Amino acid sequence: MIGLKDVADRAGVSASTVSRVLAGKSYVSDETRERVREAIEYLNYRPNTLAQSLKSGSSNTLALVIPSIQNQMFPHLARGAEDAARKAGYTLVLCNTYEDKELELRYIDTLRSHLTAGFIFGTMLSSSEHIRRLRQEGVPLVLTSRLHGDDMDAVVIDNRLAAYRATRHLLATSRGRVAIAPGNLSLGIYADRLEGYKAALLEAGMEADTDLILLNSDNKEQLYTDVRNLLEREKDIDAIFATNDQKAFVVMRAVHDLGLRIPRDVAVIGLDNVEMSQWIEPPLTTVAQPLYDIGRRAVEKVLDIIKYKEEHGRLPAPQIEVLDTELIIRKSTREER
Amino acid sequence: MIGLKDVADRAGVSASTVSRVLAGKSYVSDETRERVREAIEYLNYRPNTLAQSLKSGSSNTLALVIPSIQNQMFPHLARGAEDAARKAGYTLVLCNTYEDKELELRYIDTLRSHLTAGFIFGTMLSSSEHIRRLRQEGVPLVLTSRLHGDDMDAVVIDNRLAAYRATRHLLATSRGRVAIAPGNLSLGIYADRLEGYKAALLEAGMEADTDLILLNSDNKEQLYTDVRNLLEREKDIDAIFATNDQKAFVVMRAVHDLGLRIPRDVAVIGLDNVEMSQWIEPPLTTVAQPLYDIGRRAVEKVLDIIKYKEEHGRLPAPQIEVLDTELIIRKSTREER
DNA sequence: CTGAAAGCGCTAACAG
DNA sequence: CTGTTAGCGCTTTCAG
Repeated sequence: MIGLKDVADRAGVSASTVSRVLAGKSYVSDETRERVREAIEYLNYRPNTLAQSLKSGSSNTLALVIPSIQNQMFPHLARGAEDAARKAGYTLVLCNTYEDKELELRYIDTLRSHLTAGFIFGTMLSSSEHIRRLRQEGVPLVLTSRLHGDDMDAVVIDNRLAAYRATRHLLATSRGRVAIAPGNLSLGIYADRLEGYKAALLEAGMEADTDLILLNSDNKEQLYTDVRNLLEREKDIDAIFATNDQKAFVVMRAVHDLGLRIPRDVAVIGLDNVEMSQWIEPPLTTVAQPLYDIGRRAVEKVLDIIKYKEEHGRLPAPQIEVLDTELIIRKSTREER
Repeated sequence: MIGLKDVADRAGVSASTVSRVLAGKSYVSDETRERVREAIEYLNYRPNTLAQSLKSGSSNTLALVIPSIQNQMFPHLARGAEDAARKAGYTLVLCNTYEDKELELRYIDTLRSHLTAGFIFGTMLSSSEHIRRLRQEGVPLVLTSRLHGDDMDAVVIDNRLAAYRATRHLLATSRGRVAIAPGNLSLGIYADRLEGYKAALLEAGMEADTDLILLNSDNKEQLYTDVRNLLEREKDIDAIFATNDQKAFVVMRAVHDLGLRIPRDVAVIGLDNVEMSQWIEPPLTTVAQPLYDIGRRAVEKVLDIIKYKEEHGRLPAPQIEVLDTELIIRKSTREER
């Protein structure tokens, strides 16, 4: 590896001087600067950011920790985050945790000791103690998919409201009963979505029927058979709310395989508005999350936090930012009456 | 940050001793070891891997550089890579380049100077000069989606053969002509796939008709209108080969919107076998890539290369590993006669 | 304006 | 078995 010293030798100056022209902050005579520039050019020298970080105690790397790139929610979020990071001269790396706490811890450990400047957590894990501790230790971080109390920074949507909107649309366009595939309730956001569903039902003068709540909807195969069983058992169900688009795809497959038509026999609605939703048949009605913006804002937020910390020596008071959602009506639900 | 020195002080030993118990290689008396352990525990000390890397000139981080997590090909590949990395005690980070050479370069630069132990490139960029240079500079790396000469390690599929298989299946189940949406031909793998298509046609005594080759199929909206135009213009087309599953989804949408039935009026086949393929309606016939294995093998390969380099001081001779593909017949194509 | 020197946190001879 | 010392590549006073 070619280092500062090599450049210094070639330019006939000291290492400090090279460092100075690199930093561009202190004064260096134009002539010296030029000679150093040439040497850098000639040797194709690249500063070792590792050493820089070790010295400065900070870096230009941000980490986006997500459950899995398999979850189609994240491409857009990541894109927003990357764009914002790049704009600020930061590099963003992605880490998949598969909602495994051990893995999440391991990534945090590794990245932290690599002096990652900040973290964005897209994971939904219910236990957040380690994250809270991380924050207490002064590490800049922002949450995007979980929320446990208001003592941490976050950029989120109102999951309850989003689910309420989805359910209300279903209620307004159905005659029969409305079922729900809520997903793993131990993940806070799905519990919130179930709440929103119940609230909409209540408002319409109905009560949530436990039989219509498909737990275990995290496993796709399981969800598939559950939907089939449900629909065969309860003939008066004519709408299903899948608490995320990917579950909706599975639900649609099950409905279809039963010989039922979407939306005529059974309407299906999702939540997220992932890219695929518009390409499947029929195109999926869903409640859109502003995924790109969530990613973008989350990064802007950590960057603000980092800056604040540099100036004040401590993290700023936590703030939660709630972005809005929007019902996107496509063809998997009936027309509003 | 709490460091080696703090632990040493608390345990009443020198920093080297602490380092030694951490490394676990040299001899340390049981009693001292115990005291150090306690101090580490008490202070919740974590070694600074940055400093370790700076000192040792290596790290336990691997980078998987991909075009975009939006490309549904990568979740499985990444999973395979992560599993293999974890098993070996390495941490894997992901980087999205969006097939932008500048971005790719930037990631390489950043990660390299963070002493990333090895790279896996899932990007398909046609220009590989910078990658070649990287290899020449002694950086362990493996390619998975592009191939430019046999002077670099790679784990790939035979794209030509895969496309040949897809086309042959279409030919065996169609009466009319077979079109293709090849994607960006400047990306080598798509050029190969087009070749395979032509080879199958030739074998069947036909010649590739330029009119049936949908260039510009990289932009989804463009592809959508191109398919519609093509189908309206050429009434005798009854099968389309999309050179990857995601394009197939768009093709299916276009076919459907034209009021045509799949596969009765137009059969559609993809290539990759991404997870969604089985959930859409109708389930997509496709040629499967062993994505998980590609990821797994690629990591095992860099790890081998890293080991070889440690022992011999230089990279081993490059080797290309070709994994097999398999035709998965589902419902988007007709039954073989 | 520029060089010398110290040190970020850790490892690895080299003594003892 | 354990401490001392030097140094990885860079930045930053402090002199000059």
